[in-house]
Formats: sequence, C-alpha cells, structure tokens
Amino acid sequence: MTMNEQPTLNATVFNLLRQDILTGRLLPGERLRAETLRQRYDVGGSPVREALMRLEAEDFVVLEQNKGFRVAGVSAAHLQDLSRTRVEIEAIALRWSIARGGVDWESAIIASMHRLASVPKRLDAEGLERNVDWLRYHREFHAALVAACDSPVLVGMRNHLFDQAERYVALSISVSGELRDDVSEHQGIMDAALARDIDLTLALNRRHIERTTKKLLTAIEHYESAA
Amino acid sequence: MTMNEQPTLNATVFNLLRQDILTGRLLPGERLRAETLRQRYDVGGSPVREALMRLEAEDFVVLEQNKGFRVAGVSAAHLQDLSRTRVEIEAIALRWSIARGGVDWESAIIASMHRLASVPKRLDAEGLERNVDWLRYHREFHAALVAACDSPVLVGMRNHLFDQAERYVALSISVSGELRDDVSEHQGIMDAALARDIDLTLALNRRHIERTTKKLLTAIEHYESAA
DNA sequence: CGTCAAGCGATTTTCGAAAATATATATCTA
DNA sequence: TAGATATATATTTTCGAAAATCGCTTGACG
Repeated sequence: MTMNEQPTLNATVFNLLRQDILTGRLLPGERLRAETLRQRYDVGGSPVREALMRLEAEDFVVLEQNKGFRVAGVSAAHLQDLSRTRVEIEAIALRWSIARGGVDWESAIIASMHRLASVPKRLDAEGLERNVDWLRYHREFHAALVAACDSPVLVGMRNHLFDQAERYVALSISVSGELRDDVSEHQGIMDAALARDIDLTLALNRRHIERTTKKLLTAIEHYESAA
Repeated sequence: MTMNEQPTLNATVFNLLRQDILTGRLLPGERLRAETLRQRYDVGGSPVREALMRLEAEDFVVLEQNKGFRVAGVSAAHLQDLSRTRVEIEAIALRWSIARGGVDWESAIIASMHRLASVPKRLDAEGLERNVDWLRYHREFHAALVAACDSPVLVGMRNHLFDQAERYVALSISVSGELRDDVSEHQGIMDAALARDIDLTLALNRRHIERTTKKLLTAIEHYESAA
C-alpha cells in the first residue's frame, strides 16, 4: 500500500548513524539509547538494533552486553595504531596499483586531483559546504590511487582504515576549525604514482599520513575517551 | 525467574552460525531462511537477524535486500585474493612482532608449537576429534607468532583473513579428506622467527601460505559458487 | 554505622504478529 | 500458444509489547 523506499529501514538507519558518527555529530563514547535513536530516525526498535549490530562489526560503535551501545571511543593510541597500519596497508595497495594500473587508472587519478584542487582553500560564507566537498574529493582521490590494485579484500581493508581515520579528521575539525592539508602534498603523490616511482610514492604517502596524524593528535586530546 | 545465560541469545546464535559456516556445516551459497534458523537454534526472529547482520559485516554471509541471507560464496579468485593479501598483512605483523617480541612471546610460540606437534598425524577412530584439535592448535600457533606486534588494528585484520581462509580449509577437508600441512614447515617458521631472521621468516611464511592455497584450489572447484 | 538483600524504574533483549515485499500460480487477452 | 496481468503463497522486514537485566534506592539486620 505504501510503495515507497527501495532501501530497507535498517539499511537507511545504518547509513544515517554511520554518517552521524563519522562526521562527529555523535561524539565518542556517547550513549546510544534505543528510545533516543527510534525518535531520532523515526523507526522501530528492530531496524535500529540491526544497524547498530553492523556498526559494531565495523568498529564504529561498541556493545556491552545488556548495557547498550555507545559510539566507539577515541584515543591517541588508537589513532597512532590506525595510522601506522594504514601506512603499511596503503603501501601494498599502491605497489599493486602502480604495477597494474592502466590509462583509465591514470585518468581517474588526474580527474580526482582536478576536482580536489578546484575547492578553494579559504573559508567563506559557504565554508562548511565546501569542506564537505573537499572531504569527499579527498576521499575519492585516495581511493583512485589504489583503485587498480585489483584486490577487493585489500581495498576493503584500506577503506575501513580510511573511514576510521576520517572520523578523527572530522572530530579535529569541529574543535580546531579548518584542517586541510596542502594540495601540493597530493600533487606530489600523484606525480610519483603516475611516474611509476614506487619508492617515492610510498615515501610521500607515508609522510602525508604521518603529518596529518601529528596534527590530529594535538586536536584530539579534547575527546580522549579510551579506545 | 530464568536466571540462565550470561551471553545474550543474539551473541550465542552469532557464534553458532559463525562456527557452522566456518566448519562447512552450512555450505557456500546456501540459503538461510529465517524460519529454518529459528528452529535450528530455537530462538525468535530478532536474535537470528541481529546475528546475521554482524556476520554480513564480517563477510560470512551475504544479504540481498528483501530476499534474505545466504552463506557467502567461494571461488578460486576469492581464495587467491585472500591469500596474497594475507601474505602481505602477515609479513607486516611478523616484522613488528619479531622486532618487539620478548621472552613471553618466544615462550608462547614454543608452547604452541609443542601442542601442535603433539597431535598425531595419521587418522584413527578419533580422527575427527583430533582434526578439530589440530585446527585449534594451528590457529593458536599462527596467532602466537604475531602476538607481539602490539597493534590491535593489524591483528584484527590478520585474524579476519585467517578466519576466511580457514573456511576454505574446512571445505577442502570435507571433500578431499585430510589436509594437514607438514609440521616441519611450522617448525621452520618458528626457528626463523625466534632467530629474529626477518627475511627468512617472511619467505617461509609466504611459502607456507602459497602451498596451502595451491592445495586448496584443486579441492575447492567442487563448490565454486562465485565470491 | 556498614552491608546486604529486596524492590523499583529505566533499558535492553526477545518474542509473536502485522505489514511489506518477493515469488510462484493461475487467468485472461491477442 | 505466448505474453502479460492478476491472484495466491512464501519470506522478509518492521512494529509493539512482554520478558529479562541492570543500576539504584530503601530498609532490615548484625
């Protein structure tokens, strides 16, 4: 009789919750009461619960038996663990991608870079809007770099790490305002990758991650709610 | 009034289902109807659904919107992807572990090796029992090797890959009977790791994985139900 | 006083049935 | 008869309420 919605409710709630956590609208350690979420997303208990279960498996929320769900906590240790693991995983993905990448791979990277560079750096009236754009393009650029590695398993792991790290970025932004690394860093990585210079690409990528991590570490102390 | 069960029903069902899939009691691609599972585990719909949602996030089952769950399929391509990724991930984990591991790390490895070697190789009346033992000790041995790497994130990923691969082992066993690699291979890896010879450890570990994969590939064609 | 048990409100967890969606079967039209 | 359309059946998805559990307060008792 209703005929609406392609995606099921649990899938919708999953995406909304995930986004709310990823962007910091729901804070680390925050309690996620069933009733609260039902109102927030205007659905019954089952879809909420199912969404939370999936989010738990992806380390975005934590479940304590019979005590309910919480947004996963953050900590310096966790961010550092995330970052050094990411350096290694992306190193492998970049290796494979550079080895196998064809013209379409190159094109996609160049296109992503162009979009990324098109977002103005300074903040104006539409600052927040543009920031969202920038985050999306940034994500797409890094994804494009490893897109040719032809390993769903490895890419899946890289994406997971990237998402986890991006939460720290979002949290950092909401305390210390704008945080946006230089476009030149990305330009460098792109050039090295397109030149098929593996060692340089990996070195620059490592620097990129480590720099960002360092910036995030200072900004994140505010939250520090254990892993 | 009931006072039983520490773990919740959904957690119990999760473990049972996971085990049933991991050991091949539920076959790749097999349909998982709600009613069937409710009877099988004697619970209501909610715990089953929640368990399935978590298993989906861990790639053990697949959900098609409004069409229900299936056991995740298997394929040669998937196994190969899994294996080559595992080689690289474990390489990193082993590196870090060898670098940081202390005496307790060494002891744990030696202890695991001892247990592993204690399981008799030939099959007798208790063949199946012993096989289960062997699988557990095998798992524990490999876990012990990377236990000192002090990176929950990396270890989590390694475990996930290991579990996925172990499903192929279980499936292979149930078609072509016993499949158990030589203890000497493990002995070699252990010796190299304890001698802190990184290159040798990685080389032997790679060989170990690649050999097993090759054996599995032939046995797995029976199932081949797409990834 | 201190501590332990019983009771109470808040919350999570689970069930059973209703609603929505997919799948199979039958019916009608060209 | 083929192809589409309607009807019936099976299955998934969602809701609302019952059951179980937690955390806390209250009061009894040593």
